[in-house]
Amino acid sequence: MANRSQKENTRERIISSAKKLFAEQGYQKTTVVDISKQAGLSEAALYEYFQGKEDLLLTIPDLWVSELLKDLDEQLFGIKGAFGKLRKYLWWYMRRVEQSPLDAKIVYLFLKTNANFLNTQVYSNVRKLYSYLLDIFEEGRTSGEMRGDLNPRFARDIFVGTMDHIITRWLLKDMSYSLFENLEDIFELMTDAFKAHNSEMLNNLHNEAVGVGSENGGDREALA
Amino acid sequence: MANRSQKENTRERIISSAKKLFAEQGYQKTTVVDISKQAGLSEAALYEYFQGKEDLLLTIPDLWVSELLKDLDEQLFGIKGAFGKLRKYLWWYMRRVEQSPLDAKIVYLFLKTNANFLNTQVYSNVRKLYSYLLDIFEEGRTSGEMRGDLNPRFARDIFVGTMDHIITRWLLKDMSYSLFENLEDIFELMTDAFKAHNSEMLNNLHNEAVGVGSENGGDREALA
DNA sequence: CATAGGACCTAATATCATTAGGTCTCCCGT
DNA sequence: ACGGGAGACCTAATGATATTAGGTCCTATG
Repeated sequence: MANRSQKENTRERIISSAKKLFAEQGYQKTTVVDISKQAGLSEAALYEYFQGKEDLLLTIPDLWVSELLKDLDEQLFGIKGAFGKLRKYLWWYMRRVEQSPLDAKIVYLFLKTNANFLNTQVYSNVRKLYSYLLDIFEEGRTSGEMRGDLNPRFARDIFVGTMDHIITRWLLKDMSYSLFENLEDIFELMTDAFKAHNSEMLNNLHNEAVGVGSENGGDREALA
Repeated sequence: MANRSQKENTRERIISSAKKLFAEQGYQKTTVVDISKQAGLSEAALYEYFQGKEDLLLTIPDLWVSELLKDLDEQLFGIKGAFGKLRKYLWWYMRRVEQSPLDAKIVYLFLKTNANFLNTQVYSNVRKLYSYLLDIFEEGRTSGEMRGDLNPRFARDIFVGTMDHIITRWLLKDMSYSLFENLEDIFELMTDAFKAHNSEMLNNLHNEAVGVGSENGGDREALA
């Protein structure tokens, strides 16, 4: 009993030490000695808990992403409309990243470089995390909120790409500002592409209206 | 003379060996012995050319990105319209990536994890590469091709994010398909968000039109 | 033809990751 | 109460690999 929780405790001490050091100095520059010192034990003891440094690198994000995945269902539960869900998804994820910047840093900066990444549990969980988005876009398309010709995969690529880009920059800049700065505006801009109205609706209105919009003085031919 | 070019030659042999091995096995798993063997010399000789393994990691993408930067001006020269330039930018970049997958792999997968990345020449060149986009969006906005309220930075985030996401997936999947698959559709979808017409134009038309579009059966309230 | 410099080599050295082979403590059955 | 055994931890190898020291050899030049 006491043993069990003692052992659990040590394990967690190792994890949080490793997390801190990996995020601070990078995976390569962090030595196993560093980690064990920080956790208050010897190198050898660490090997009782983990197979090695790489195992540690893979375990940390695994825990985090599993937890995210568990939370996601609940977070989206009861939210109405595809755009509502999409917005909640983004805000939720950004907040989780802000709350666990060390985990996020490891996932975004160190994990992808690992040759085994594609075979890890983490990867498969990240895919699940993203596949929720496909459902949301599908829902939006069939409900008519989003364009009828929307391809959920392409929409997901844009959404995830933008999100990851914002997060990666934030991590590289040492988390020196809030992830939510401008998020509203970027969300609005991006989701505009998904909305049902543009050409379809314009076609339904009179075509002659095209070109008279106050902001549209430019040469449209260039688009062709 | 012969010396000079001999030396140049050796340097390039080292670079291309390192590139190949880094991309194949990853940075960590590649040893200096591997690289020098592949290049046909001893480890020690390699240190005549590079300060070490990390220097090599940073040199390789530096060369590539500098070259890209030099090329970009020329590629965009003479292209009319912001959307025209945007499209050319994307197609050009994707092709360069497809042509130099090893360089791309190193930039996208291994570079960001390096603690010094932010202080490297590569980083500053990548920024320059991306800052072209700001100009393009600015041009689009003022010319009226793009929405009047378009924030060039946000548009860039979406554009770069999407592009990088597509490339990263392609690299992780071992470049097993063409980067140009679906590129047209994704480009169309994404740039739709930037186009000048939506709300501005709809507002100019009659507001009562909203909701009667054939594809809009869904509940719009959820958007609020 | 002697020699200086450059390109390269072999053989250290230093820094880790990982493992071998203990010690110490606490708990359990007798 | 006590012997032993299991678990948690330790010190001290071992092995791999980045980096450096200190040459050798070849070539070009006076």
